[in-house]
Amino acid sequence: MNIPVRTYHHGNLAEAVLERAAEVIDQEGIEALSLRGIAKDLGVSHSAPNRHFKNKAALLSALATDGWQKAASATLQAAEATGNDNPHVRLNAMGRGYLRWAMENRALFRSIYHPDVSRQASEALAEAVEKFAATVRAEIEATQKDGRHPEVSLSVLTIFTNAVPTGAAMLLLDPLVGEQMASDEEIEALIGGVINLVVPLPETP
Amino acid sequence: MNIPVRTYHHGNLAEAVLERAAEVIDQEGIEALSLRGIAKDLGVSHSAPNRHFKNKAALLSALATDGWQKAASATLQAAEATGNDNPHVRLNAMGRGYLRWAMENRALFRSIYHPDVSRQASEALAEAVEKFAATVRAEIEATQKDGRHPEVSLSVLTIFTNAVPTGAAMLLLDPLVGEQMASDEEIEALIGGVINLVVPLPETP
DNA sequence: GTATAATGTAGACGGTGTCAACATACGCTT
DNA sequence: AAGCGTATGTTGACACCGTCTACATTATAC
Repeated sequence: MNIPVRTYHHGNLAEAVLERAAEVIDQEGIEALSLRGIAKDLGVSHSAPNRHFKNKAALLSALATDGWQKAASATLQAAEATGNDNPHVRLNAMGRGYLRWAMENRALFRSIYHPDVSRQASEALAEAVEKFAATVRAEIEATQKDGRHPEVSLSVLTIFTNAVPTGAAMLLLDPLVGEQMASDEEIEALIGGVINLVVPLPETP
Repeated sequence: MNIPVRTYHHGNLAEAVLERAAEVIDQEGIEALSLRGIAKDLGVSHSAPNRHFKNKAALLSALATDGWQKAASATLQAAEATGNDNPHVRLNAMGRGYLRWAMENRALFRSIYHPDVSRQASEALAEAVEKFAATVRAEIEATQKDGRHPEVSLSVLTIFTNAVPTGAAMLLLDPLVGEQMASDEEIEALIGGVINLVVPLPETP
């Protein structure tokens, strides 16, 4: 058995830092995030994290990149899971999947929309955002071709469609603004109801 | 003439701090906000702001309270400006008004949804949020009674309706996610198009 | 006018981000 | 297998920050 209790090299510090950062954000908020604190929690010296993240903004940026990738993956997977190729059905599932993901990964959701992250805008981050956006955009276009709101421009439809899950996640995650959290079933019903208003499901005969 | 170049007492430090804080957030982001920095900018000693804001969180909270009040005012005013008492017309105007306000007051919009603000939740803040929420809620209820989406629960309709301007503001203000900013007219058209999808205007015969 | 509160100042403390200099371990070439 | 360059981690230092305490100045109430 290999028990690496203490070695000079941590072995996987970069990932450990990201993971711990997400925990801290979830539990104590993004303001409480500190490189030194993470280092202490992981039992490494105070500036060890700097070897992997040039500065704090880079850490946030990496977290956001990770978040966008996982959001894209969760969203796409939700579409595939329908086993359906009707764009309305797929986009509806994507909305639910994204919103569900946001609620289950608060720290990552927060970091992808943290105002100081966009300022940093690394190459990898921009790529992750674009990949997510392209996936959703394609499906939105397909629904419009399938008869959804043909009277508006695609950019209006895109903003509208993206705004709903994003805004709903903001509201639901904000303890001040959001309704008091109910049971999982009620939340799921709420999500379903809201998404159905943006992307109505076709009649199933 | 009264030229108060330098007096021991600033005279209106609390407001000056709030104002400068909003500027800093707009220009350098919320992470760059520092009480000492503001003090320096205003030419007072480093801990003068602490007389008016117990700590940094309290400053953020005050900023958010201010933001909610102004948002409520802008939203309500947009409804009144229609000179109409049809709830659809009023709610539609409120959505536009709120969204326009958010885009013209980025710092305040950021602060009202800053994740660490909700954590602080002062009395005044909670009251400001509730006042805003009540105003919007009343109008949403009225639209539902007027025939808007009678098939869904009020809470679903409320989340949906609030999510759109909130999410749209997030997307439009995020340089990474949002479309490239166009002319004012195009933005106004975008806003109008999006809001019309949430709160359709009644046919005007 | 004077007591008292409100407001501003000066100094100190621990915490934080970040840099530079140094230490250790890994991996590749030979 | 040896050695060396490099990735990774450590230590120390510096400036900045939030916040507390003690003190100074001004405004306000009586």
